[in-house]
Amino acid sequence: MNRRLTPRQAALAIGVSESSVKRWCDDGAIPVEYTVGGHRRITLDALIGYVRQTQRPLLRPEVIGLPPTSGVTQWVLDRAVPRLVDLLLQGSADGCRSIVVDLYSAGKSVSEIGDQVMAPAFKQIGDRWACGEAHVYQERRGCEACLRALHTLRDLLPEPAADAPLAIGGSVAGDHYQLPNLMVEAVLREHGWQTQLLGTNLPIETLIQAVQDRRPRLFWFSLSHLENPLPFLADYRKFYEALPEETLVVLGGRALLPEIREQTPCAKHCDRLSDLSEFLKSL
Amino acid sequence: MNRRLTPRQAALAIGVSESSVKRWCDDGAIPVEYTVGGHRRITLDALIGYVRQTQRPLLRPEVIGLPPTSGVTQWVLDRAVPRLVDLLLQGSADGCRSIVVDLYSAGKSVSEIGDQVMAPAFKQIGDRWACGEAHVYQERRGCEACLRALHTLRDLLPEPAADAPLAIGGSVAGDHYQLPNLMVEAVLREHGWQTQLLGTNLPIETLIQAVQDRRPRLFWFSLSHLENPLPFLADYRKFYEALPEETLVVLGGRALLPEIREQTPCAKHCDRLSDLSEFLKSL
DNA sequence: GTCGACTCGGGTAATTCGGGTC
DNA sequence: AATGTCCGAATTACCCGAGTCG
Repeated sequence: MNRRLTPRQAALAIGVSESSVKRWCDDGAIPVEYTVGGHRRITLDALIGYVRQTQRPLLRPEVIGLPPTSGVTQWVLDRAVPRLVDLLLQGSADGCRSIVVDLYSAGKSVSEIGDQVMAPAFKQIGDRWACGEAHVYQERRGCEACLRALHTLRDLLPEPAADAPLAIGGSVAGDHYQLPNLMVEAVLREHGWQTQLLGTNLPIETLIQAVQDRRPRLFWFSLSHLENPLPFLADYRKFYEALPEETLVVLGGRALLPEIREQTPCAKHCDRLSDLSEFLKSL
Repeated sequence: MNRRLTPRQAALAIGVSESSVKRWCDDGAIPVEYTVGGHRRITLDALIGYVRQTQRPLLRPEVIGLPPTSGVTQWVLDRAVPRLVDLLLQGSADGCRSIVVDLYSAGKSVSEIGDQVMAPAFKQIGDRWACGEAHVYQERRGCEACLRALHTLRDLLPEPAADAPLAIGGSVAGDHYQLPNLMVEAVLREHGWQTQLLGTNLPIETLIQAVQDRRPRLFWFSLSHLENPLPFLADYRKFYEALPEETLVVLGGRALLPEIREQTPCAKHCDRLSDLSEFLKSL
């Protein structure tokens, strides 16, 4: 995808003159490509990267096909949470997406957005549900809104290099949670990896098949809900034995309890996205 | 094997206008041959060489894998299904998205894309799986790719008017299929409706709650998989009785068998997206 | 030979270029 | 030092009736 913007579009979006954008391109501050005739073309992710680096506000995101700003200019992660909770309970998918795009273009990392904004928001919604203050459908509708936001976020991340290592992963049988998988995928892409999301509720046999077919550098398991730990542990052992040498495995998710952790040898157990992020940096 | 591309095909592949490609051919920037009638034909080698020389990224590499005999639009329409099957089996989420975007910008409606391209593609993948020619993970990974394509497609649809009628819906308990839900949502938005996707695997009580809270003009049930018809029918009766007067209900999906259909009074039973589309037009 | 889809070429409107100046 | 504005020249995108392709 990765749309190509003219200097004028880029300038409009960040609220500066066209000349400034051209100068920044010429100075190398914004990565730029050229047409045969010598016209500059800026990829969306290059512009977002510049905005993040320079802490410049995206004044008019709509001119480059992004949702309008959420109205708050100074974002603090903590303050985003109650606002997100509100929007999710109201079912405002657009509002949710705006917050995510705002946070990312303001320089927050994907793992920060996941760990410090989305996860706490769903925790709060869960608490409200426990007190009878929120309905199930509100939580689910909120998940759908966040899924959409994460799809948009993914498009803002730089394209992985053609020779970047490949990561694949998903959730095992009985686990239908998509949100954590999309978050993991986004974190990996943020670190420059190529990714393929296999999906949720996958039988272990097909995961073994996938890992042997693709021989990825990394495989992730997102564990949000485990009906029965025992069959999973047996499955995991089978998987682990069938693993190609070059493949590292990471495990994470709410369902990764201490007793599971002890019996699942792997390269890294992650409690939060930031653990994954640190692990990726350490490679 | 050295295919000859039309200017239009080349333009699509590298993401510029057809005029530019023709100009560059005329300027000698791209080596070109001519048909007896004077039409330009660009060899694959020439295009690749040009791409290398100018450092220009190939926006849609999959476009140049096509036969020389027809134009892109025609080709996209005719050959979309086998091409999509290939891309999905390979796990090319970007390729899948390109096809969907091409189809939509070639004038195909959302329901046509769903009914005539995506559904047959998954049918074929299912058939291949039945013969042992495809793995489960390939089908699931393909679903994820299509989900992403549908999110992008949704962004291409015009924003609904502020006073547009509201539609909400989702899947009932035991049904985890997201793809049909996203398709239904896209069809509704194509017809100018506001939508809220509630999600999958939803208990009937929360659907009743949702429909009473929001009082939408329309409520959709996407039925892809029903573990037990009987509890569903009982649930549906409860739902139907609790319905606000102004709310129409539509039902659709693979699991909508004749015996289910008979016992589910509603405004419309849909076998395909086009049925939903027609129904929306008739309102 | 018919026909629909595509391409031709040329013209025009809109953008972008680079450089100089404020 | 950095930004915004202005300029003529060049580039690109879009449009159209006529002709070609499959």
